[in-house]
Amino acid sequence: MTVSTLNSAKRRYHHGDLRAALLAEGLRLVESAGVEAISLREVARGVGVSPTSVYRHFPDKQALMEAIASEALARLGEAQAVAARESGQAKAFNAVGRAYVQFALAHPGLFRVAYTYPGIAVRDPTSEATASILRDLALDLAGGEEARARLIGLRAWSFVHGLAMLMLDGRVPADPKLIDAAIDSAAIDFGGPPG
Amino acid sequence: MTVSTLNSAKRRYHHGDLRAALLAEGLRLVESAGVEAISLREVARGVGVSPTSVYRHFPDKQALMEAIASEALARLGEAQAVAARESGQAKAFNAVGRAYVQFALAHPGLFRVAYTYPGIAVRDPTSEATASILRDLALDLAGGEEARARLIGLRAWSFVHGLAMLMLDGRVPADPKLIDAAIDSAAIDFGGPPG
DNA sequence: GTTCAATGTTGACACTGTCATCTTTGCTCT
DNA sequence: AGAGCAAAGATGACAGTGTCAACATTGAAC
Repeated sequence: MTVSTLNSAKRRYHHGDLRAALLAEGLRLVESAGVEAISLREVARGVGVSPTSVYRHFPDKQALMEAIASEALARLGEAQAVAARESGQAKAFNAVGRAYVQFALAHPGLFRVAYTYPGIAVRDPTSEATASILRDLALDLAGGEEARARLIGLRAWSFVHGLAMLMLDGRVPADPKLIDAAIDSAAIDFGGPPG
Repeated sequence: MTVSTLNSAKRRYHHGDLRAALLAEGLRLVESAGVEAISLREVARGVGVSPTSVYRHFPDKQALMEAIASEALARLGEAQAVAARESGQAKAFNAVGRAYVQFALAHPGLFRVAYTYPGIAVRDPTSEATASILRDLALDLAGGEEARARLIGLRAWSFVHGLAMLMLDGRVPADPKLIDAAIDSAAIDFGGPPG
């Protein structure tokens, strides 16, 4: 632990925590320039390291992207958890859905890398936040009936996911009022009929 | 119009209808190998033509992909139109939604190039088939009230689009029964309350 | 203090999208 | 029929990419 270890991370042959640095730079690039504009070499460049050094921490580019996607999903989950916490129990379902769409529009790069990057299917437990949050809330609406809760959760997730996608892809105007209108008008449906 | 023009399209310097051939090969590749595995050079290779000849018919790769996406959307629209025609008037709404998801699962490449290829936002009128079909059907359910019909259409489109995406991306099992269950249980909601 | 495995670097390869330049072709006008 | 021309295709090159094998440097364990 020399002095240089403490006051400056520059010019060391060994980076210290290159994996974390690559991930941070990757997230930064994805957020600022978008998923399609990202290259393994540019991520390395941003950290000030040779392109192939990435391979000491990720087997290939896909793995790096999956790590980025995993973090993106964690952040989305966090945003939803906050929304659920801040809203009343009764309106939590809507709030979580709204948070989902709003996150997608506020962080298109993150949302895209998490959901539409080719060949990415994250299995990280924490990444299932959306599914589990919605399912838990749905359990309330379904009166504890597991099967119905799953279906309600799926319908809600599909709905907000589709809405987010269509807006991101310019198929539907990304109007905040439209989000509210769509979600609020659908809300009455989420519970569904007692049958 | 020599003999070779009629019996064989090979070995001619001028292809005749290269644009159409490139499009066909592109669609074939997208369908068989997926969107991410496609390159301008391979499309040209498949047609037996030099890579740069593509630029005589499309300004760049993006334009070629957009043309492919446009055709993919047309086919999706056709599948939905068929579904609408074949089902009773009352069940048309569900049938169209089901056709949408089924098309996505049956032709993942086509669906993906149409909806999640980076930077593609098709403006072709015929490509709005989904939106217009759903809107027209919704007009019935909404009793002719334009604004409400738009909202119902948007909700339905978002729902099936999200469901298709989540299944394509492996977030939700691509189970046909699950599709039916989700769509059928949601159907009663599509109409919404009279208010 | 040596040894060694972990971590970074260099140089190369095949591949990509795209450009400037050149060649071939079919059509039009006389 | 022949000349001229513009459309359509080919060549060669360039920078950029992901990835590999081989090499260099380091911190830490013994």
